Amino acid sequence: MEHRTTAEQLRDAGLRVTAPRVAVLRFVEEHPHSAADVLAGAVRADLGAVSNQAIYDVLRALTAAELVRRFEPAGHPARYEVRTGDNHHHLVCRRCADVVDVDCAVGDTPCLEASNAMGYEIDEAEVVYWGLCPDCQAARAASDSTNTIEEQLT
Amino acid sequence: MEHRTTAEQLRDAGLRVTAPRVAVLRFVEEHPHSAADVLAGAVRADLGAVSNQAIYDVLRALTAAELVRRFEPAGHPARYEVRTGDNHHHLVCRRCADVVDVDCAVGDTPCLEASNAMGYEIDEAEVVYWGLCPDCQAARAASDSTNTIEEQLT
DNA sequence: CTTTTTGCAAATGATTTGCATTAAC
DNA sequence: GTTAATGCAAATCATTTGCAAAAAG
Repeated sequence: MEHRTTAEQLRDAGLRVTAPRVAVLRFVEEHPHSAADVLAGAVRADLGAVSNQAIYDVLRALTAAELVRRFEPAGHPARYEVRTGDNHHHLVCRRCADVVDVDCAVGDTPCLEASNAMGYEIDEAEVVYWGLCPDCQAARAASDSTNTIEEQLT
Repeated sequence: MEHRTTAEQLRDAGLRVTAPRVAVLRFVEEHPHSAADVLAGAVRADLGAVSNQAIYDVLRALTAAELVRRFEPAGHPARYEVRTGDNHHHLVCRRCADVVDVDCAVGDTPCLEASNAMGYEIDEAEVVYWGLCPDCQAARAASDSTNTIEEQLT
């Protein structure tokens, strides 16, 4: 029983099986790091009219049931991915906000323990690497070399 | 020349010295992890009427000048702290959103290198530990033990 | 048929924008 | 005297809320 159907996953989590929920969960599985508006578009393409509020509702239910994980890169709308056991981290492009997964830099016990917990009871460590994706590096290089003085005055 | 005055810091960063800027920068130095509304209140207590927009403007200028660092815990308003060279990380309370600094778990080169950069050019690693602060652990324990059935029905 | 989900509309809340006024250099 | 900073009002944008209608168990 490796592969459960989407409907089974929902039922096992104690959630009712509805078309929007199935569609959202499937799409998140296939397209990790999707934002709510992208999901809304994709679900509508599949099912016809579905309200934004339904999407937000579904995402909240799936997140609460720990079927998906919500990830909110500062300054950008929230992204969603299926919850995996591993604690992978995220690489976010400053220019295009594209997100990719990375494994943690250090050995087996990644950044899960804060050196000094200050009396806090820690349940999650979240690591975000900020940078430029390959495409945006190329775009920057291109604009650097083609920029004329007038263009730079903007 | 260890301690520059606040006005000098601003001037050295190429910023004009204005009362709101001085007041914001001073307050952030003394109260790290302050949010914009708290800063607005504090600055008004010092200077009288200052608009929210002025506060946001000041914070944007200070952030752009790298005098302060903006930090946005998912689901909460942005916090500000003076930019220090060290790469310390943050511990955020899930209940009260209180933030404290922590040093990184691992040795000298903390989580600064992603194991697999995926072609990204990384300029910053941000680590957030989520948990419960001591006060909120106590509050939870208290409510656990005092809750009657009726209270739990809410 | 009972409870949960969805739709719809309106609200929220942090932050940004445009333009006139004021203050710093 | 320029240029940059502030005040003010209105806009934005992702997300949430409250209540009626529809669908899942």
